[in-house]
Amino acid sequence: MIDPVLLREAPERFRASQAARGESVDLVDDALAVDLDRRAAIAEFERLRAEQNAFNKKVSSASKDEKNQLIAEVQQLAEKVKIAGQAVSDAESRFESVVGSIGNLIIDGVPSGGEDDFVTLRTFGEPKTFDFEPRDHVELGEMLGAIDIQRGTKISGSRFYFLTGIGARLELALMMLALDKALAQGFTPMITPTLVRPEIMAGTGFLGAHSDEIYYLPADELYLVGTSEVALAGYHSDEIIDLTNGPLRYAGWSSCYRREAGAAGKDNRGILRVHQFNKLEMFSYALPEDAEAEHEHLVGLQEEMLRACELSYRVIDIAAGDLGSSAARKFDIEAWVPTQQTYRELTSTSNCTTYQARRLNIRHRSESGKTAPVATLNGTLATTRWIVAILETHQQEDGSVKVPRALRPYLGGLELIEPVV
RNA sequence: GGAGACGUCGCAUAGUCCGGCCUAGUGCACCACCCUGCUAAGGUGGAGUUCCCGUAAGGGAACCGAGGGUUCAAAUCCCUCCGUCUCCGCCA
Repeated sequence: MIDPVLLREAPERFRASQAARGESVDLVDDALAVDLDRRAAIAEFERLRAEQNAFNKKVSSASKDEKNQLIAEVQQLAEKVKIAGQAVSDAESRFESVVGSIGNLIIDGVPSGGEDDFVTLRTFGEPKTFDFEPRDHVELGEMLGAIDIQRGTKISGSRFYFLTGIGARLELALMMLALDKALAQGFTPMITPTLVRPEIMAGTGFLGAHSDEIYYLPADELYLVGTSEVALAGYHSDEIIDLTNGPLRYAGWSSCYRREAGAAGKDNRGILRVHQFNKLEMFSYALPEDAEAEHEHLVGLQEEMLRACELSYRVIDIAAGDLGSSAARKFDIEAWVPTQQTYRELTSTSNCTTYQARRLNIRHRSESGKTAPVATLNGTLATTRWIVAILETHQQEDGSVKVPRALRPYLGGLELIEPVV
């Protein structure tokens, strides 16, 4: 939810933001109109209600004879109050639906446009080249006994897989490396629920345009999370938190579930795009004025992780039209995937400013003693998908894969993953 | 799965049977001031959240788990839902 007061004071900023996102600019004027309606309805209701309250005071202290007389008089007023109250809730739900559909105000500098209009901020390393024909991660995964896609689809259907043997260990090693990195930075480790209530899912902003991406269990009215961001954002919902000692930082580990509804036919091969995977996610609650610095901090930690895995990558500033409704700015880090001859997203970090917190009612107490919404930020620190880039990048001609140094301690010192057949 | 109890302004509680003196009382904690020679005790006052009007001072409305209903009037009566706890059964 955007800040309705700011909307009133500076609607042109929202028009510009909507335009950059390629979304409706007229929505801003609709929002201003429903806001006006809403406030008029509230004023009218409160005026009538105050009148009624005053009258009721008289009724309670009146004598019996007067009472009947007074009650007869006030009945009409009560009817008006009821109608006015209904008008208020109607106006409020219109307000919420219009204002709620306006995306977060983008941060200055975010490129306009859609998916292809990102700006590359920096690159690290050179795209890996080989003096032999490199194998893709599916082939390597089979040779190494690390990934079993056939049996994954046998038991669960397409986009499911087993990580087996060294593949399973590699994922755990990645998660542990990421967790240790987060721990060193003062993040609190969390293992989070993966099923959440509708209001939490809605509060994080995932039930908007992309709700068909999410698994839903109607029998229990619960949603399967696509990221532990959902649980971590909900963690402090309806709370007033203390940020005087700096941001609250959490590192959440969970399985993530995605329907990939709009991606039929895309990335069908391998484990690049799957229905279930594991992820270590960073989540920060920060003061709004600290949010941009925190965002840089998160992206910095992500870069450290990619470097630790000895991957080549680029950091991109996602264009406004490709941001989710909650994000005010988003940086993705894409690693070079040799057999695809392109960069593929391994991490994503979003600054949601106060948009998510306003929906989830997460506040802090400012110096003046007033409450105010906090800023929330999230970012990937490791996922199953990283295995794709690691296997492909560090493969050798015989199909063996060199283990990045930073991962070795988590694999009992293993330096080379060798084919099992 | 069965039975029962409960959900009140930070915490703890009163109020709910019998609707209006509840703009929700009290204790603790908190803040300011006063008193007192000392890390004690006492006194006075203040203090919640959200929203609306107003440049402001200020005024007004709503909030007793959530949402509906009855009524001139709901913390209080009725309905639905959510949550917590206890006991029993079953199963990891």
